[in-house]
Amino acid sequence: RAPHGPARPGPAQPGPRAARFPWMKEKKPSKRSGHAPAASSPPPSSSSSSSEPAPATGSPAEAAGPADSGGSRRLRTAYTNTQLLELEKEFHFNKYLCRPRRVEIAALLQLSERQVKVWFQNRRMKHKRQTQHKEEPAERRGGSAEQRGAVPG
Amino acid sequence: VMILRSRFLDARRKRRNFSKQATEILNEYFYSHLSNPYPSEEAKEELAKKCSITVSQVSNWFGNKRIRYKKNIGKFQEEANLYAAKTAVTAAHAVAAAVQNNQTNSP
DNA sequence: ATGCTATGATTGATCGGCTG
DNA sequence: CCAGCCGATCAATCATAGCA
Repeated sequence: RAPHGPARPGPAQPGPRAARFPWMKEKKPSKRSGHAPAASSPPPSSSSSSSEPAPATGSPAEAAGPADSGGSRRLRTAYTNTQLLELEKEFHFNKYLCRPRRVEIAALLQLSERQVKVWFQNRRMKHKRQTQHKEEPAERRGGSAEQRGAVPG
Repeated sequence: VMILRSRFLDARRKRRNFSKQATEILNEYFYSHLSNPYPSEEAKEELAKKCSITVSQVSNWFGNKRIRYKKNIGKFQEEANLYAAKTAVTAAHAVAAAVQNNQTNSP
C-alpha cells in the first residue's frame, strides 16, 4: 500500500527533506477562457469624480488588463472608498442585485459587472457570518473579555 | 497611519495572539494531517472548542498556516518535525492523497 | 526608540457543486 | 445549457504583537 510515501521529492529541490503534497502546489492559476460578457470599464482606476484620497495601498496598479496572456497574477484590486461606500449603501438597500441595477452600479463605480457581483457575494457571506455567530453570547470580540484560553479541560 | 485609519470600519485592529495551548492544538492537527490539512466543519468546531476560539478563527488559522507553510516549507521544518514526532498518526487515510501526484508538467 | 519578523484578520477573486 | 448563488479557499495585504 502506501500509495503516497511522501510524494517523492523531485529531482532538484533546495529544501531539505520535506514531504510535498498536492495541496502545497500553486492553485487557482487562472481560468480565463474566451469570455468577455460584461466589462464596461474595468481597468482605469481613479477618476470617479471627486478626488480619491487614494487607496491606502497607494498606487492602483491595475495589472491584469484585457491583454492577459496566460496565467497572470491574480491581484487584489484595492477598491476606493467611494466605491466601497457606494457598494455598501446599495447593499443596505438590498442584499441582492438584479441585472439592470448591477450594470448601473458597475458603470457608476467603474467596475466590471463581475466585480460588482463578486463584491455582493462576498458581502453576503460576511453579513451572514457576523449575524450568525453573533447571536448568543455575550461578547464576541469587542469589548472586554478574553477569548484565548485553551486548556479544554 | 491614523490618517488612513478612516477605512470606514477596519476591524483587524487590536488583535491578540492565541494562547500557547491553542496554537499547540492547532499545530498538532495541522502536522498530523499534513497530507490534507483541511479540517471539516465538524473538526473545526471541535478545534474551536478546544482552543476556545471561534470557528472562523480556526478557519483563518488554517488558511494562513497552509499558505505560509507552502510558501516557505523550509522555515517550518523544525516545527514539522517537532509535531510530527508528537503524533505519529500520519494521515494514511488521507483523502486527497489519493489523487495521484502529478509532477513535471509544464506546457 | 528603531527595525524586523510572526501572526491574526480582512478581502478581492477563483474553484467546484448545485439549482432555477 | 447558462447564470447566479453558496461555501470554501486562495493569496495578497493590512495592522498589530513580540522580540532583539
